[in-house]
Amino acid sequence: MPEMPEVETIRRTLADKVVGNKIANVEMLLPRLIKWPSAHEFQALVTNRTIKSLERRGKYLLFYFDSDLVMVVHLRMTGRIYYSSVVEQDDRFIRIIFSFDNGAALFYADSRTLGTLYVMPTNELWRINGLAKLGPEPMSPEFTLEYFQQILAKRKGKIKSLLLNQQIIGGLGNIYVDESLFLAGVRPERNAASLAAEESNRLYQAINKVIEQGINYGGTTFRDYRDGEGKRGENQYHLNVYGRENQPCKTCGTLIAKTEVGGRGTHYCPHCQQ
DNA sequence: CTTCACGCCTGTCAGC
DNA sequence: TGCTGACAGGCGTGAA
Repeated sequence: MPEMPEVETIRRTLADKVVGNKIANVEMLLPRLIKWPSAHEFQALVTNRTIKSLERRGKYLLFYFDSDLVMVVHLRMTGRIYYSSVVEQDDRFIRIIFSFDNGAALFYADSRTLGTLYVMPTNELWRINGLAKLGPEPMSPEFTLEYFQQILAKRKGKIKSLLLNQQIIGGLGNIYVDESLFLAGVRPERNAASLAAEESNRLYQAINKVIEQGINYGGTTFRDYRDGEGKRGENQYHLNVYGRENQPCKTCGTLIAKTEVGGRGTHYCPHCQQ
């Protein structure tokens, strides 16, 4: 579900609400979402912890607690996490409830139940493979044009699949990849190494641009995504190709096409993208 | 090491 | 109205 702009929006809207709060009780309605340690140990470790800060890496949310503990949450496809001062929620997908000692609560909800949660000492984050091997994020100092072009030159696979690889770039997902390729004028099924320098340069700029725009609009809400206060994003009103199958391209009027690339639904303009 | 197909889960929606 | 199949913001695994 959420990509980097959505997770960053959740972080920003949630941080002020939860930092400083103490978790008095954890209600585990679906214990199998806990991937480390056991659900029982998770509950014991999290109970009575105070949230010191809320950080993000790629699509991971990191709740730093006292006692040098950190809780990591990955929302996968349909996970949501939100704060409310109202304990009773009209939400049949709530799976875990973190109740604070001030009467408010943090709700983890997830219809497809693919999300994952962990808690561990801060020096054991290496246990989460996907987090430990995460590549540089868009808009970060580590994500340079030189890095991007060197990676592309070495790769045989399709450019879309490369962009979705979190070990290469941390944070892109299906929506923002399709949007980036549109802005760059590059077909998703092109081989990464086939991109000319001008094309990879445009793609690099496009990635940073779509991610920044996604954050500025508070994320993209197609179905499940909500921010840390349960509100929808606005970026769905500003997309060029994703979800616009058979609608005219905003640049040239050609109908947007939908195909499958690397097992993912893929949207592009047959005229603007070559 | 890279690349790719598939499984994980469940809800929703289009088509019959 | 009711059923069936396709599809969905992601990623880990195992095979080639």
